[in-house]
Amino acid sequence: MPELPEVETIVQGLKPHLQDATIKQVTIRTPQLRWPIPALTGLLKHQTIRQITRRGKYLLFELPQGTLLIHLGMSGRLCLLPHETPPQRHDHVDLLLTDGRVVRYTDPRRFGAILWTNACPLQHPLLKDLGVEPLTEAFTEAYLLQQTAKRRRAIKPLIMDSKIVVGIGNIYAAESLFLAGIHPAMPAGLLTKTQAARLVPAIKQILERAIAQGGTTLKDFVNGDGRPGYFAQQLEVYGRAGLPCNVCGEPLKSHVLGQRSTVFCEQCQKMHKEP
DNA sequence: AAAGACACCTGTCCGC
DNA sequence: TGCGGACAGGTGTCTT
Repeated sequence: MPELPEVETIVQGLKPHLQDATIKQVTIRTPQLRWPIPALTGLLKHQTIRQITRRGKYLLFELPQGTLLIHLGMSGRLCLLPHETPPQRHDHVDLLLTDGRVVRYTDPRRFGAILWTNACPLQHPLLKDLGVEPLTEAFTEAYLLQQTAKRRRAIKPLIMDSKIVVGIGNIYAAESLFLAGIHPAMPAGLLTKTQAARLVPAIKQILERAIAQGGTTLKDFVNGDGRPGYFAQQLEVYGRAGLPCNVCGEPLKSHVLGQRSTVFCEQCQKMHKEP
């Protein structure tokens, strides 16, 4: 479910409601996500949530004694419920707050993770080697060109590589490359300065627009307030294989690239020539 | 060093 | 209606 815009939407949705909330009890119904969930009850009980932030697709709940790291994997959700609601299948973890509200983690596929660190969270093994944040000044044309230089890998898997730039998943990689007019299978090392100068702003624009729309609801993504995201209505290529390109009318093609299905327009997205 | 394959797990959809 | 197979928003780890 979540790429950077969805995670950011959740952070923005939860933060105003959870800042300074105190955890009363923790319920772990399923201890095994991607990794075993640590024994959180003793760590979290009576602690107050200081801040909720994001690094890549990781959510960080900063508490006085350490940081709760949450990743939503492919199918994870985090919902704030007004009061105790009977848990359903796949509702794995509840943080019960002192005022009766519940932060509930749901994840059918269990590819997500809930971890704890009492050291600097950014030094955690899962976070320390993450690449730049795409919506900061660190993500520039020069940085992208430096990362693509001499790489034979296709440009799409490269921009989805969290060691290079975080937060771009299969939807937004496809959408960004379409907006920039770049073929997803183009070897990264062939990316020209002109193309990089289009791709970096395209990625920023796509992610910002998606955040403004509250993310993309495909299956049942909802933010912390239970509202869906509306960016799905603006997808140009993702999920549209075989349908006509909204720009030129050509049927959109689909290839598998890096084991991920990749939709693009042969007419509008080129390897070498400018579109 | 870099690139690719694989693994993890459940739900849904499509064709027969 | 049932069943098998393909596919799904991610990413750490293992193999080439």
